[in-house]
Amino acid sequence: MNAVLLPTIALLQANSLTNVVQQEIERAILQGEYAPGSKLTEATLALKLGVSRGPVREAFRMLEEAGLVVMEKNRGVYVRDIPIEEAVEIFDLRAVMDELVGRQLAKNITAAQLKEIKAMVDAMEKFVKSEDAYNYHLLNLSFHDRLVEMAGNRKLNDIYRKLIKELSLFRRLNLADGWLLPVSSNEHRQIVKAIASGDADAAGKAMFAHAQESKVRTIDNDLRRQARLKAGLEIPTKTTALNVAAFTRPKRAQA
Amino acid sequence: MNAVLLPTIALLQANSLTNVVQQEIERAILQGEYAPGSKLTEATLALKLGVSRGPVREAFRMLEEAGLVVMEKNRGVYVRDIPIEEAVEIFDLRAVMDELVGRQLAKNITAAQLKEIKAMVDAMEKFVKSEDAYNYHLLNLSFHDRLVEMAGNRKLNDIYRKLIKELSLFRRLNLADGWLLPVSSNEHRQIVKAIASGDADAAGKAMFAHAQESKVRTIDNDLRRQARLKAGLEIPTKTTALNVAAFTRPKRAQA
DNA sequence: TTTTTGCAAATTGTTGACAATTTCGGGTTT
DNA sequence: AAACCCGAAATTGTCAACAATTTGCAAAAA
Repeated sequence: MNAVLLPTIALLQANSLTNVVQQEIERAILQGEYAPGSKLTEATLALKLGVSRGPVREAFRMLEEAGLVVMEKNRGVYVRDIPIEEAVEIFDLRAVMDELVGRQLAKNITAAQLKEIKAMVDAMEKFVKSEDAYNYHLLNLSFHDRLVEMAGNRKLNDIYRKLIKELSLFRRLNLADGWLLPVSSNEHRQIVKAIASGDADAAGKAMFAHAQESKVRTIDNDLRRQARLKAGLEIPTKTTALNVAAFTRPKRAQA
Repeated sequence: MNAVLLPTIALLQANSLTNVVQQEIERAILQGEYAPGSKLTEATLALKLGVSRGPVREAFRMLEEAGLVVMEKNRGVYVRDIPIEEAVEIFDLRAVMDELVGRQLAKNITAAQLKEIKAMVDAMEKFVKSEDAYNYHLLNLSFHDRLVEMAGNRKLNDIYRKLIKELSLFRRLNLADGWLLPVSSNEHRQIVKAIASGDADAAGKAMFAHAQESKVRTIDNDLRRQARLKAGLEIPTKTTALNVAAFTRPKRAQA
């Protein structure tokens, strides 16, 4: 028997073409290969993935329901662009979900799990010291994902992940706020400490506060960014290449 | 111009066949026309709705992502059956979302909105007195839906509604616990009072507690129901019609 | 110049056909 | 009887073709 073929067969038996296509498009969107606002053309994608348009359309429907794209009838499918208002809403939602996570973990976490998240915090601290904002960001995502997973509420986990995915479409999310990493890292220490102490209220509050801090930082970043953008746009009197692109863009976007 | 045709045209322009089909199937599922666990056959539905299988399949994908059906490759689509464990998870999630709703409303509710929800509580109280559990249930759903809507967080609203829809697939949800209606109604009064007072903490806690109470009541009902079921099944020695049905049922169900 | 009009091309919406898989029944064997 | 096998029927997965709509662009009109 072929040692490579067997898992391949199992994979094809479990995954329909639609599922494979859905995962591939989702991956591409989340990795930024298709920017928010950009158009996804059925035929092009079908050709690229070597399938017909049917599975692509079904995948689009799933992605639409997941909030990653918008389908405009007879006009096409666009990668969703999350406005700052929606990002804020997601942060508020996440805050109460994180609070629940903290409470649950304070009550139920095992020694092994505690050790695991402590190690993650340690590793993040190292990234702070080496000023490696990118890897800090990645590990930070894993850290929170793992916490939610450990809380043991699958529905919570599912929704949390969906929210994170949508949030990643909020472009203005600034990873380069390097000077705030120590603050964030400190909050992580407090979270772990509260969880370890078994104090549900404290752990919940620490998680909630941390999420709120992220929100505030994001809003700050966005305000600064918008100010910068506005200042930059007031200088040129003639239409610049960038502005032309803005006008040539499809008229109706974002539902 | 035709006064009837215009809205019809607008309707057809906005709704693709897939959307219409999706809404219709969802309606049928939520109203219990297709029970949890029952199979939805593409061709049958397509014929019934007068469309081809394509739109039906796309609608299935949306419903799958929404958690109302499960698609098993090469086997078909089944209305999802929510187990008690998942129902509990949803209740826990709902509790923290409701807490957020309470806090937001205590801070931001308008006089008109307050008047509106007071009227709803009054109306529910009347249903308690007339022991009309069914209409109480319906109004109770509207009441909570309205509260979430008033909180002004669209994302929260969307997810909340999805959770409610999934919860309605938890069959064992017993509406006939008539003797507990006064308790529930009382909690509503307290919620409104806390919101009116502008005390965010109190309103949040009242909402949270109310959700937790619903959870406990649901678990109690389920335990009683399962006990009754077990007691009933131990009497017959021969295979009953009900049991035969259970064995004839498709082997793999529920993901 | 600016706006409008009217095709042609591109893209999406829907359908029916064919391939692949599962289900169901009768008949056979144990 | 119970378990097993095997072919027909039903059902799902995928595709390609056709219809409907939008978009792009050049020519005509204001």
